[in-house]
Amino acid sequence: MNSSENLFSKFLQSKSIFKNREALTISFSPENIPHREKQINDLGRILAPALKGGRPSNVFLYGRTGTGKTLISNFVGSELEKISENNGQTIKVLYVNCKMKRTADTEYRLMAYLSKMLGKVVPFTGLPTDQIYKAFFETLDEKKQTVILIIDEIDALVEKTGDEILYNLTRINQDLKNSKVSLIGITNSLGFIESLDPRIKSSLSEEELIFPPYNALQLQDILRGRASVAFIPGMLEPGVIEKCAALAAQEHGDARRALDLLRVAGELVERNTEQKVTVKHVDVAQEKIDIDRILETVKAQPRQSQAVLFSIIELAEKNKEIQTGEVYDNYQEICKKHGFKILTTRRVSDLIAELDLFGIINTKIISKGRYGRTRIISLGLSSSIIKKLKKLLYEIFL
DNA sequence: AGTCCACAGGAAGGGCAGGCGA
DNA sequence: TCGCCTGCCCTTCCTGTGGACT
Repeated sequence: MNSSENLFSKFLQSKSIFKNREALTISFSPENIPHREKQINDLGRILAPALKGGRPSNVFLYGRTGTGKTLISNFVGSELEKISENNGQTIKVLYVNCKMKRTADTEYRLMAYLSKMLGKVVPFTGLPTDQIYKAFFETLDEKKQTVILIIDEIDALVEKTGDEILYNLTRINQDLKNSKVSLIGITNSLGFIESLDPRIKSSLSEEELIFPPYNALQLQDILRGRASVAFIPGMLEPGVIEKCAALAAQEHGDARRALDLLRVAGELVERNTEQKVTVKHVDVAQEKIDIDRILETVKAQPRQSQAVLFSIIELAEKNKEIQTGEVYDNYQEICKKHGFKILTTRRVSDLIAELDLFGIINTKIISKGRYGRTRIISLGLSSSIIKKLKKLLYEIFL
């Protein structure tokens, strides 16, 4: 037996514990969606007028991450499309997530993306904004149809580009002769709708649906349903599903988190060529998910942001509470050492705020009276994550 | 009561890259 | 190739501020 066979033989001999790993990812569409019957029925009732050629009301969906908003709007949307085919109506459902980087995170990109989904190719950049609107409107109005536009993470879009785009979209029907458009806005920010211009608010939220967090028992049901598709029977030890559900329930009842935990736990078992998923694997999975998320975020940062974080980590080794000024001084040293351009304090201040937003650092603005106002910065991560983070940054900067 | 520190963070705009159409 | 448009990163300039110190 040669070495490469040796390398993989253990893996090949071991049987996979998964039947269909996909069932534990968010892109999977399960056959039934437990504990969301009310939301499905409500949304169906709201969108039903489209089947008789009417324009459904605009709807707003609220709820925290992993409460099924996206899943259900896509589910109801595709059911509607299916039925409309038999019914002689043309209904088109367009889904767009505004957090998709470089796809729909600006006004221009959103319109370009939507046009593309309707079959009209427009350049990614270069056209004036009013032309891209025109292109979208014209494509939309080419034939008689009802278009349901699902805008996911709508708060991210407004935060970045302002609410003018929503104003334009809510008035879109005034300019259309043939087609009708209704909007489904999805957000996990409960205060979002209140922050909108009243005119937009009233037309955007003609109807509202609330998605409460799942409790631990409901999460168990969801996990059992998915696990029966995902795993070969008998691969989960008792208590595994309960543990995943309990951990996810602590994090505001996030079904996505619960599924991730179960999937990663399964992957750990498979990688170690062990037999069964145990409660212990869930604990390891929990930590692994956190570490991976942080490391991926840091890796994806531009060099300047990494330099700022490196500065913070170096200082955090010496003292617990760090101020913006200290971070900047140390950052300058790092830049000199590596030949980077030194950014202004203003810019670095924004980079620090960004790192805070990502959850990599914790900041708090305090006043030290005579000695000024500043951010107090600390690393709010577990020691094992900090260790890996240090390793990653030392590889880059030493 | 007033001062003043060390920043926070808003507004405006410069410069560049990517990508058009002419 | 040129002029034009947009997004992005960044600078410049500026106003705002909580509370220790005088």
